[in-house]
Amino acid sequence: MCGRINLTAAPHVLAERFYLDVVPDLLPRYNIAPGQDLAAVVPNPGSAGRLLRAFRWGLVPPWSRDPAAGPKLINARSETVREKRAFGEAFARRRCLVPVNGFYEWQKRDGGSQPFLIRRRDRDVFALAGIWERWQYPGDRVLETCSILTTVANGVVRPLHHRMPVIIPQQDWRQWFSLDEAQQEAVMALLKPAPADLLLAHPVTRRVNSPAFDDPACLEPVADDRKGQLNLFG
DNA sequence: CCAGACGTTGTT
DNA sequence: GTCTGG
DNA sequence: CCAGACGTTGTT
DNA sequence: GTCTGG
Repeated sequence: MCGRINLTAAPHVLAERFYLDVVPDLLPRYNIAPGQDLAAVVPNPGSAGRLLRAFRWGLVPPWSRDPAAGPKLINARSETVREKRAFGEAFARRRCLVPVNGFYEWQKRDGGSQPFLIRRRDRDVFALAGIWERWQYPGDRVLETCSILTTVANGVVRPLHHRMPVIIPQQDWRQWFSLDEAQQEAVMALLKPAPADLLLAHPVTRRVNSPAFDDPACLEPVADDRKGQLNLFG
């Protein structure tokens, strides 16, 4: 699955890579947890470019009575997202890309969960497939939330976990944003595991387990007490 | 028809 | 809001 | 996802 | 054990 991400790319890099109409004002984040705001790229209806927006991670369907209640919909299975009532409308009309420099997966071990950072071999920023929703408070205020799509793990993630986030390569971003009914088959075809040779995984400090810990040490490889049982270093 | 759910993950 | 179950 | 709380009353 | 908060 995908329950923790980071985004460290400089604002001007994000603006250039994602064709943003405005250079965002963003601080690097090393440990973004569900319930917090993440940055998401959406088409800008007013131009050919795109916008970066803040969505709370954990989708709240528009018919939910209380956005604080209920399970946290932080992921949506790509295999079924189209047919689920909580996700169908968002998938049909409100897709986004979640820019990340990496995501974390946990391996269950005796004595606790060991976190691993998974990122591109070249450490460049990349994009996860997301959907978002809008929940109207009794007054004027609106809560905007999102969920990250998952698929089966590829060879890099499989030793850690059997699910991973869907990654949309840059050449497919336009297709991902296409809401045209005739394009839906092509959109569904994007929901597959990334090629294993795109990514590398390494263990990181268990301090990452706490969402309160959000600094560059989150990214640093640490010695693995079970190194040799895993072949994650390519 | 109305009532009630609406989700993923991991584990059993 | 929309679908499923009764 | 993991970490941390998990409760009421009355008083300051 | 289960829920909430981050």
